[in-house]
Amino acid sequence: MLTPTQLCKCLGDDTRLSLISLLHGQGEVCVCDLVESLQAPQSTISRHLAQLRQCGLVVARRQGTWMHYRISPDLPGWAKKTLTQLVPAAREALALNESAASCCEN
Amino acid sequence: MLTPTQLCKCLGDDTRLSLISLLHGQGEVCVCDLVESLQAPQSTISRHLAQLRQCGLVVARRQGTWMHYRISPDLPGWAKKTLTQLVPAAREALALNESAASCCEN
DNA sequence: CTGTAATATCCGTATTTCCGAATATACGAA
DNA sequence: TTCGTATATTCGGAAATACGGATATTACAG
Repeated sequence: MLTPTQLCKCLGDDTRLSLISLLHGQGEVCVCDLVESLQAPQSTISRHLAQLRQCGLVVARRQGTWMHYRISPDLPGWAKKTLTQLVPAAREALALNESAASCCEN
Repeated sequence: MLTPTQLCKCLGDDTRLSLISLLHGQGEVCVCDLVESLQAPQSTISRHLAQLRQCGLVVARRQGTWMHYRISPDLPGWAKKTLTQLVPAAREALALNESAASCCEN
């Protein structure tokens, strides 16, 4: 089960906080979009996504060869509220442009 | 200036999250109380407090040989709100008993 | 100045974390 | 089956972090 310390540890890294910020309030996003948005090696993104999934922060859905990630709908209330407070500030600090066109429209 | 990533990194450790949780909503607390509450070596507590101070999360006031710490009153709004959401859950997860008697009443 | 209490810092070590290239896997198309 | 695309995992090494005993600092009392 997700603890506050675990949540903070997950968010205490620029790459992971960026991923969460990109996913927050966006429904599903596929990995290729995340890789493009963050301009980071694919293995780095995938590794961080696995870590977020491990903690239960995000869930994945496979569709053919694509994987679609989204914030877990089962987060405890305190975690959802924490994200709500944190994400807007993170978007600004990390200069995340609002999600552009998706690579896999569908 | 405090970034969201920095805040999360600070809170992503049991000792530091406990310290912040003990301080939150409590006004000032002196180091000896924190050491006693957390049952950890003094050097460990002091080191983590220094780190929290470094990030601007807490401020210290010297009174004789005692140091009194409190949550910084100058935190940005998003940080204050984040703590408000996080601390109650942290208190429970870390089993922090409500502050007992202080070693330095005054 | 000397001693003592409270706190901070130093130091060596152990553990964790992060990285990206390389490789492996899963899937669909031909 | 074979190929190509999307994603995941492995691997070795570098960097950051955490630890606690020992020592240093600060302040006050005598």
